[in-house]
Amino acid sequence: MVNIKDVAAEVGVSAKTVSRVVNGESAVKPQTRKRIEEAIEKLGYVPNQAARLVRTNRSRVLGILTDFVSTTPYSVEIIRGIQDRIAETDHSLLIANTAGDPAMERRIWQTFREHRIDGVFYATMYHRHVAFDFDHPPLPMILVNCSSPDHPELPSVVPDDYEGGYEAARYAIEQGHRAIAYITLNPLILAAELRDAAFRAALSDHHVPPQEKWIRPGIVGEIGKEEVVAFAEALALLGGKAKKKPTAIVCGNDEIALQVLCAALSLGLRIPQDVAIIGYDDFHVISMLVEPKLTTVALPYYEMGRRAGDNMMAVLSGADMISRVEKIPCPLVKRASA
Amino acid sequence: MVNIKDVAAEVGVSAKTVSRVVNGESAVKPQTRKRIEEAIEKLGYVPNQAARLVRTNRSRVLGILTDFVSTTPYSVEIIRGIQDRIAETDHSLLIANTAGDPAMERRIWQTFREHRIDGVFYATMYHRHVAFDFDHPPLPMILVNCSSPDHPELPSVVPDDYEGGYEAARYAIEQGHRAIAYITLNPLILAAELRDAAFRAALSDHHVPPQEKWIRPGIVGEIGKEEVVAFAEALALLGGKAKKKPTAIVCGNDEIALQVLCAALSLGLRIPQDVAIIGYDDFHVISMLVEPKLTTVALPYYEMGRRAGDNMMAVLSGADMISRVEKIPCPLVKRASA
DNA sequence: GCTAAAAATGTCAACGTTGACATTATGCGG
DNA sequence: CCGCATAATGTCAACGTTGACATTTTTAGC
Repeated sequence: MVNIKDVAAEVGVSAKTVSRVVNGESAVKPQTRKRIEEAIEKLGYVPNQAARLVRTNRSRVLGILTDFVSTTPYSVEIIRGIQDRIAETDHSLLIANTAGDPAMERRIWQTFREHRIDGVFYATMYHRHVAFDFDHPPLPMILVNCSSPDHPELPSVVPDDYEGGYEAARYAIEQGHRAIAYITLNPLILAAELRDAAFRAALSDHHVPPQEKWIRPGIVGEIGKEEVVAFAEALALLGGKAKKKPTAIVCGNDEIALQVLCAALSLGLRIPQDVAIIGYDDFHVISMLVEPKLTTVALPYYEMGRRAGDNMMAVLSGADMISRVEKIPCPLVKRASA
Repeated sequence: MVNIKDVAAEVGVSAKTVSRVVNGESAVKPQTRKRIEEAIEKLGYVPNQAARLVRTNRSRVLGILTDFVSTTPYSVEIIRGIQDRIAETDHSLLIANTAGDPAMERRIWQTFREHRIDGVFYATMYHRHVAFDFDHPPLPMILVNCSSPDHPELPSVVPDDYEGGYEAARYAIEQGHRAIAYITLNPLILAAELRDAAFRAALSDHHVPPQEKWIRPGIVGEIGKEEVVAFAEALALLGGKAKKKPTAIVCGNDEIALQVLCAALSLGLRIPQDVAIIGYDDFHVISMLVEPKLTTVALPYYEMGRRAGDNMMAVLSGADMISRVEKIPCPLVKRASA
């Protein structure tokens, strides 16, 4: 493999000068620079990052440590966002998946340290709280889609689930609905808590009496092996014998909305005339594919990834972050289902 | 950061001996080994991969180069498979996304070479043919979910779409259907071609007269910005004025099946009594969530990833692969929709 | 055309590790 | 307890790059 000395020899110049060109330092005569660039091209020289790292102790590699993210449909957008932002810099990315396994997580930290990673993005599938083994993170770290109550000093980027949940309910009310049901996410997740509270607050703020029996669980079971039971709930809500039935159903996420939609359709109900459906996440595979298309609150995963990238760059360049939780807004996307 | 010499000094032994312990070489007295291991633990020594690489020129890092995979719901399973297989070895993984951009692809190859990657998995979102700039790949390479007609020497792992497509049609026939429609994938994709041909072959083999007007496109438009139009097609097929209507619809993939299901349901049809629906991919977000749950052909993405990992290990250990395209079977998953 | 400052380039050691080879300790048969 | 094979450990240079510093070349001002 051709190295920096080969290039230097080809041009008749010292290795250091080639190094300067490769690293874009200024003190090189344009003419020399040109000849070196040509030689690099001609010989197919590719700088050896490892050698550089040995010398400088800065790897220019960032890690992404996720629980299930990169193996989960929608939240991969977080990774896309990080990737796109990092592509603008001279860093590259090492992505690793714990699959929720602590042993795996330790192994990954080890790998990260072996490679002298410059910083780590810690991203989760669901918006939730996380805890860590260490007292102080071994590397600069940005939390994405999660926050750590024990480590308030860690910068984190999260969706504003409360605002989004509020907006969903508000929109239903604005459309004239007064009989609004809510099928919740798995209550174990922070996102569920926030959206839930927001739903109740919105109803209360707009003087719509909440109906406890219309607030039903749509997903149950431990994280990683949850089950979606919204279909049965929706069937009961919309097809039961109760005199008064909801005219709108706000859903904890789009997966729930999909089941609710199946239930409504199979009962012969028209959407949104007979029953309006509002989702959450704007998970395109569902929201853009069902008919009618889903009105839903978009989770700004891509944007969150980008912001996390911004924060990482800030941290690495030594800017002392006013460490804080940054909330990214979740805009309501109006389509046909409500 | 503590290095190998610090450990050596702590134990009162040479750096080389510590190196031997770290690399699991045999010629070390158990007692010495133990003392060194304790010192490593005590000092928190983490070997510097970069320094090792500079010396050995073997990075123990593999790259995954994808078009849209890691940003696409189902095919992430390929990555999971590769990850799980590689986790069993002493390698780590660098994942990069081209997003279909050739400039990005070049940039990534550059990064891979800078890091002296040992090998590359080239994975695509759809099963398709790929072409490369180079005459000879710069690194050991395994194709996943794609094959390259120009480079028959590259080992590749692909799903057996033909067999899966055949199976789907055969199952419909076996269930007694004779009026079977087929809503196709984007014909630009190899998978579409294979499933398509298999559908026709299955009908022909079982003496079911094919109806050209019942073979309709479900997805149109360029790759990366395709549009799913299956809803309208299904509506026409199932709700039109034609006397004879299909009793079963085989779909090019689960996204199409989702739209077909919405169409059937909104026409008041019962599934599978009035119309049976068969998908393809077993994309859980759809197949397990719709009601009735989808009968579909599973795409063995996870398994493909693992097999690709096996192949990579074989190639790296110098086994001269009888270079070939390895087809992984696509089993039919029977659920409620057909 | 001389000088001083600035620009361009060069020299050399060091980063942390491991291969090749050298040396020293240990065990064993007699 | 000697000699020899084998096991255990050590020495040292080299991998490709860049930081600190040194030297040479160019430029600008007069």
